[in-house]
Amino acid sequence: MKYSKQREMILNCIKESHQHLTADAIYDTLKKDHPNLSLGTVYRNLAQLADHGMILKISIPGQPDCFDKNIDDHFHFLCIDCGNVKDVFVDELSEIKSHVEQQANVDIESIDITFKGVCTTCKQKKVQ
Amino acid sequence: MKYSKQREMILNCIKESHQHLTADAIYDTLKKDHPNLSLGTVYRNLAQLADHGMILKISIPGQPDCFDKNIDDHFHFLCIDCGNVKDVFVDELSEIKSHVEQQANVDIESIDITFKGVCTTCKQKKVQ
DNA sequence: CTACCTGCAAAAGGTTTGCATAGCC
DNA sequence: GGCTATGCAAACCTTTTGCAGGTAG
Repeated sequence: MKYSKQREMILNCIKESHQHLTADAIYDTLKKDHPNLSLGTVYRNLAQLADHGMILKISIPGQPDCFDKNIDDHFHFLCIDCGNVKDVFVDELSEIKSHVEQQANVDIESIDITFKGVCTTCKQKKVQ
Repeated sequence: MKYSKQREMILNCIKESHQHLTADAIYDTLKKDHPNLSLGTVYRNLAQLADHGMILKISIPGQPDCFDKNIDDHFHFLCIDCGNVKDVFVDELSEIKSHVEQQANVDIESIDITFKGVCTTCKQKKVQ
């Protein structure tokens, strides 16, 4: 991967954020200081960074893809009320993986899990 | 839900198939005998049928949504070589659910899991 | 009769791509 | 110098929507 200023900017943007950013959010953020940046470039670089394992691409049904600086095995919880996304960890992961591999006779390379429901904050609002 | 011929056709199409069908596949199939059918109608009815729990909407990242007659809790394995999708079952589901609910202090209403890897057939091809 | 449904076509939204130019090594 | 990356805009693909007319109950 040849160096490019744009890719560096994009990677930094993700690393500095405490959220999961969409391509569009990254574009909007960087566009302020770099008006020539193009959305196509953002997409191309995000794909490359994800391919090289430097960031994680997160696909949640019904939402635009977003990107995560945390590349460890983890999954996401989407609140169906407020739309917030929270990281979650699944202890049983290796068991699940080997069970499914045996059951279906396949080799698993990756697992995506999306939980949907009501988050802490929205739970409290409903009680009130 | 008011009866409609189109909705009946669409539901039958899914029930008679042994695959996961996309809106477009259903449209193409039915279009042969019903040239006036419109793709918008297919989408509207699929959404309704899924809302009423009569079919299951399956979202696999990078693929168009497809629909499943099997509405039981089950998940999907996508072969990254041939693109085939296989149903899989996860025994540890209730454990995972309660662990994550405690860990993140949320109420989980649904879980989507997509496994990606290499299927039986493609595994064999690689050995040869 | 009225509410819901349809077909058609246009629009929306996110993402990819072709092309000519610019930049890294 | 050559190969890769960029900006721009157009294209793409899936899905949704507005509208005027049709159909079930």
